[in-house]
Amino acid sequence: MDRAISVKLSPSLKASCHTCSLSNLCLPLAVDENQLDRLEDIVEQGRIYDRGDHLFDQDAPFRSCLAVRSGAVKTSIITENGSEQVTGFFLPGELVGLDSLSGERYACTAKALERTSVCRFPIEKLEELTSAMPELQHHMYQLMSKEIRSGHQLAMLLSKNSAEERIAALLLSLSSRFQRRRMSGTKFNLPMARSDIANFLGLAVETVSRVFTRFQNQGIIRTQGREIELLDTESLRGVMPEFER
Amino acid sequence: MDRAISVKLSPSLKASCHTCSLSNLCLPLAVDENQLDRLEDIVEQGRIYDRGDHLFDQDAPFRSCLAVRSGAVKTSIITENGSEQVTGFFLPGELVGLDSLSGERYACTAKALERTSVCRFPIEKLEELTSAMPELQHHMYQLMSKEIRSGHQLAMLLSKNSAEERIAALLLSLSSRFQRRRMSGTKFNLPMARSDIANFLGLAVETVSRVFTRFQNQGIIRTQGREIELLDTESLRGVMPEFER
DNA sequence: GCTACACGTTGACATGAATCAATCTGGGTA
DNA sequence: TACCCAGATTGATTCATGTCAACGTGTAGC
Repeated sequence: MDRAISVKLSPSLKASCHTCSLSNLCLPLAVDENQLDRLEDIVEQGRIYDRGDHLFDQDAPFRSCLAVRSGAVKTSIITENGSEQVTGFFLPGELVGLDSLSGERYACTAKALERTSVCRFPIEKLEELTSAMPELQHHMYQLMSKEIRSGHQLAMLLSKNSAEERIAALLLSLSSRFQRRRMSGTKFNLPMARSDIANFLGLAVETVSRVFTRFQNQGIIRTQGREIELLDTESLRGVMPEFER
Repeated sequence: MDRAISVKLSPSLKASCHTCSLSNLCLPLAVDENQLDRLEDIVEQGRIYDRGDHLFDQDAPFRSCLAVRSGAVKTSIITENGSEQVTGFFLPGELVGLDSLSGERYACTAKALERTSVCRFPIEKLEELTSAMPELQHHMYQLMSKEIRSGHQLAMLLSKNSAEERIAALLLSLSSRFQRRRMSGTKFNLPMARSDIANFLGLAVETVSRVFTRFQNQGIIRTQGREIELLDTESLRGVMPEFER
């Protein structure tokens, strides 16, 4: 059924944070080596999702936060009138579901953008654990406040910056997040469709497309479909000086 | 029980969450009556700020979260190039500074919009306490995830809604927050300037002004300066069906 | 009571991005 | 291989909102 990934899966259902290559990005980052077992004890590991699969659905009972292990995830909220708002993209090592921590139900829908595997942290157990481990609690606060701030950053982007600036900011954000995982920060595959980018950045698809070709003509980037190469990150940064995550 | 830091505080230095009229909105909400003392023990109470005073400054060492006791606060971030982005308005019972919980320094500047008093929760003590009191930790998670979601809500507003819709949403949000404090939800004073509204909603001041007069001409609201009366909340809701906080 | 200045309103005009419409492209599949 | 269809690109036009400019208005300080 599964191939390479199932090797990590099959031995036992228990996750192995100890050996996970993402442990320096994910929750284990905050946990002492010798306490890592306790985190492993609560993690439910490893379902694989195909592109388009829902990891969880808005308004479904909230059970757990997810850490992306491989692949990519987008979250979005759907309003009554059916319009969608993409609220975030999540890459390996990042935690999905923090916005739902307040209620009984998921505040958004999480969808796999490509073949994706995740670790699940059931919320009651996670809360218990953070109570018992102050460093982990601290880290949760950190992650959440970072999420709040990146929301502010996004709001700023949306309210003050042009289409070009928004897109430059997104590309640079993705770039640095790839780099963090020791992958190329200048050449990578966009995990999301143009329409997702457009939706996330509050633009029309056509505008995204036009900006991409404009950047390409200026020699700042090179794109073919979802492949993208940042040829001149300095110019990109010049377009949009700040964006962090 | 005495706090060395406080200079011009009210007669008793100790806050009295027990008797505070906002206890059902603020942190005490999550705390058992008989455990309330522990929360009171860590609160530093009661400096008064005048309009325009800074409660804390972006990049200053992060010390504490604030609960607004009376008055109103706006938070904003200033970018290198000097442009401001208002990130939130806070009314009595609401907690300011959650976005700074991740770092050494405040992520934004908090400014009193009118004469304002606050309670301060020093962060180390607060973290200790939330470790010891699971319900309080839970409540902190709730507050933070709510903040994340209201950021998403704002992003949606900014990227999908017209000037009229944004303003309607803000007015309704303020209305419901006044109501929560058992004040009129239809007639109140806007604590912030038009320019703050404009900045927050990603609009030009002129646009805000125009929308206000348009609403007024349609008989939906009545304004004079910062006084505002919502004459037809149904129409307002019709303009913008959803916004929560 | 007067002045001054920040704040708010109104109008005329410019423009960036949305919208509408047509066409292209590539990957999946029959 | 040929077809199909979602996704992506490109072009023409429209429109909401920004920008610039002028003018009210209220209030704090003298």
